[in-house]
Amino acid sequence: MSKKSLDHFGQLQRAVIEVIWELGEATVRQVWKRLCRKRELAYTTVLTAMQRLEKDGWLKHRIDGRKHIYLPTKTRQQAGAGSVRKFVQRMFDGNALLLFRQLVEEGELSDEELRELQQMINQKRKETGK
Amino acid sequence: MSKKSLDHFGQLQRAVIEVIWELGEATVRQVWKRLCRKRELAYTTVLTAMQRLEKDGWLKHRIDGRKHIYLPTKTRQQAGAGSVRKFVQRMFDGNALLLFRQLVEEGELSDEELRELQQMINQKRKETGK
DNA sequence: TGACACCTACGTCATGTTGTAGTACTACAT
DNA sequence: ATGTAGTACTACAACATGACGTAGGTGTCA
Repeated sequence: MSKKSLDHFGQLQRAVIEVIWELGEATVRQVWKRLCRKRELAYTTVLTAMQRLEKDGWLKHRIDGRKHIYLPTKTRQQAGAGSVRKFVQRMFDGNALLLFRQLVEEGELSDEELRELQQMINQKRKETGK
Repeated sequence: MSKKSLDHFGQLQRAVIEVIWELGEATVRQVWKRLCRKRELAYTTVLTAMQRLEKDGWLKHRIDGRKHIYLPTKTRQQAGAGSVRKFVQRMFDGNALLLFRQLVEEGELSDEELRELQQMINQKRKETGK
């Protein structure tokens, strides 16, 4: 199915799917109007983007009267998770720990964040540990 | 500067830079021979790939006689770090903590790994904390 | 009944990236 | 002088993406 992960999309397609996640479901016109707030854009441009997203398995649509109503096939969570997984695969050979090491050691995190992270882990270990 | 991050390269270019990291520095022929172990490939194909990598700022070369000896401009570490940073930017709006949450919560890590991670963090906090 | 608005389908064009490689030219060693 | 090794330049196909135009269908309202 979808080979590409989220972070490989172009600007437009990315923007489109973000809008759809935001709205839950949407017609082309809705998405188009939303995107037009930022910049002018032909209706058909958005249509094309959405049709391509559908072809790639990111959207599906149901028909309601004349309207095509598009829905995401994955939640943002799922898409995010998938992207992370693929990223870890590509960059760290699937070993997530290496990614953590990168982040922790490369000083990307403040002390505050480290503390939060630790809490997060404790939480998780408590959940799964028993 | 290099806009693209490591995980956006195609197979060939990726393979090329991996070889160069492995060898430290290399001529086109060296890389070519290395890659030919896996599959047949024209010399010029590899040459082109390397020239493009240079154009994009990933490699530079010095000249030794007739030979062009290519070196990476970044260590693998640096490139990795850059990619992670860009990934976090694109996917989590720059907030690395969200990426952690994704990984921790999405159950990508075993108990064992969680423990290791915790140790890693403690280490880091000790270092920077005082 | 028209004009109009709205809807999708299809085709097109330009641009950029990647993989792939041929051809041409240069230089060295035997 | 011939083969080997080198690079430079060019080309091309495939694909992704952004961006639209046009065509054709349908429903609404004056």
